[in-house]
Amino acid sequence: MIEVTKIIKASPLFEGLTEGEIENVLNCLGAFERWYIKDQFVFRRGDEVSSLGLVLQGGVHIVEEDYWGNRTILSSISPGDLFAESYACLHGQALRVSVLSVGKTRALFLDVGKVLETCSSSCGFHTRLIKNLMMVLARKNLLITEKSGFLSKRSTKEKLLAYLSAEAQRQGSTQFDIAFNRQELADYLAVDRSALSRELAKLQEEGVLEFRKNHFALA
Amino acid sequence: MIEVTKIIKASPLFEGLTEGEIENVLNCLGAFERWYIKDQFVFRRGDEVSSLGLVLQGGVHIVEEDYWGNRTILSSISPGDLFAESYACLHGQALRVSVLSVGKTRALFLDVGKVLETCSSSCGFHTRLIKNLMMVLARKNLLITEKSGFLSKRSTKEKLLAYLSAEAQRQGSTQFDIAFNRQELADYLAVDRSALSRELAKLQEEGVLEFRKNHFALA
DNA sequence: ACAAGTCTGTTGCATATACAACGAAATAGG
DNA sequence: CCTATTTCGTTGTATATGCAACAGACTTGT
Repeated sequence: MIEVTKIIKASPLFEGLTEGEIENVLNCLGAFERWYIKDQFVFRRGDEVSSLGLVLQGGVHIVEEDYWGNRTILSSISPGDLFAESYACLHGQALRVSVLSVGKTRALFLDVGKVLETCSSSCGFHTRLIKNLMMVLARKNLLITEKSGFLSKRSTKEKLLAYLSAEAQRQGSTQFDIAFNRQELADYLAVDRSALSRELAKLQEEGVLEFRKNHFALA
Repeated sequence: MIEVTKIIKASPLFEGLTEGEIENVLNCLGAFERWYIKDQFVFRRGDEVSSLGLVLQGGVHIVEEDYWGNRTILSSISPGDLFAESYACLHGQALRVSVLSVGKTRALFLDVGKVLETCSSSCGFHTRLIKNLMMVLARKNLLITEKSGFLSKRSTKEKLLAYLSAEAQRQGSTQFDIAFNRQELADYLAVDRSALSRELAKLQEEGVLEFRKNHFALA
């Protein structure tokens, strides 16, 4: 129980709100919890949702199913993370993905319409909640846009350099550590791990950069 | 003049608002216009912005500059489109891109902080404005996420099928038209145009799909 | 300290892809 | 109707990339 409260408090959605205010919001806006067993659908493609989800325990996968039935896991949502928030903001927009529980999962749901429209009681923390939601969407937007920029590069080399360049700029130094291991980086950039390693070796040989494990230095 | 009003009214940000309400909002929230000559910086990388932009006339390019100084045009913003809205929602987040006017350009700026915080006067259309902004962010989010899913496929063939599958699902039929011509589709999927044509021909030969110009049919 | 497991770099190879070049078909403009 | 221009498909070629397999470095657990 206590750890769940921690998770909720730590969520960017409730940043800046006291525990009491959060409880207030949850009651006032009719938030509700649900439990799911392993491999149960939380949402199905085609559903129209009005609530965003917050994973409290367990986890869910966002899965895509194409015309021929091939399933792909788009992302993995852990406790504290939100899901379906974009769809919840778009009234009447049918889900183009499904949400599937990974193990035994507990999730909290919050009606976005109520978040936006209950302005009459307009408590300060309600405004804060709206701002937080907006920031969550904006942040996610920047992250995906950035990634999309990397993926749009034609070659592994270019993808890699774009990523490293952005990381250097983000960390404000030509020397920096990255959060990914090789396989994760390869997955993130949608390339083969060995091809990635090969490019790294080449770039080092060319003197464009130096690296040792997760530490990089751009020349 | 009149056409500018049209553009503002047609913007998703002001959807559902009457012309009078829009004028009200613009005054109340201290919106302001700016003119730019060709190739002038509207925003520079590193800037911290609090206003989103709406192009009224002309156009701007969102450009990225990497560590080595290579410039890439990330997107082209036409009259009626918003720019910098994600950054404006994230207080204190420095721009990682620059915004450059293409020709003589007129833009409208709206302080997002004021949009979110001026809840005291809480007019109905103010709530509507917030909801619209949220929907703009959410919609953009879904679009980029979808594109990112296509780009993450390893081969041209997979990218193409993922795109076509999504298009079929969106249009609710195995037969559909697409909005891109070949070069545009190739750019969107970040592949070579001729390689794209080659894959299309192969897929047609394999009987997976049929196409004629922009009309496609999945088998 | 040892063993088991994981992560990383390397290499060979078959294949996919970018690139360039060209002609046919479609489209636009006069 | 003719011409100029754009769009599209096709092909040859050099190169990049995915894939598989392996060895050494590093980590983890006991």
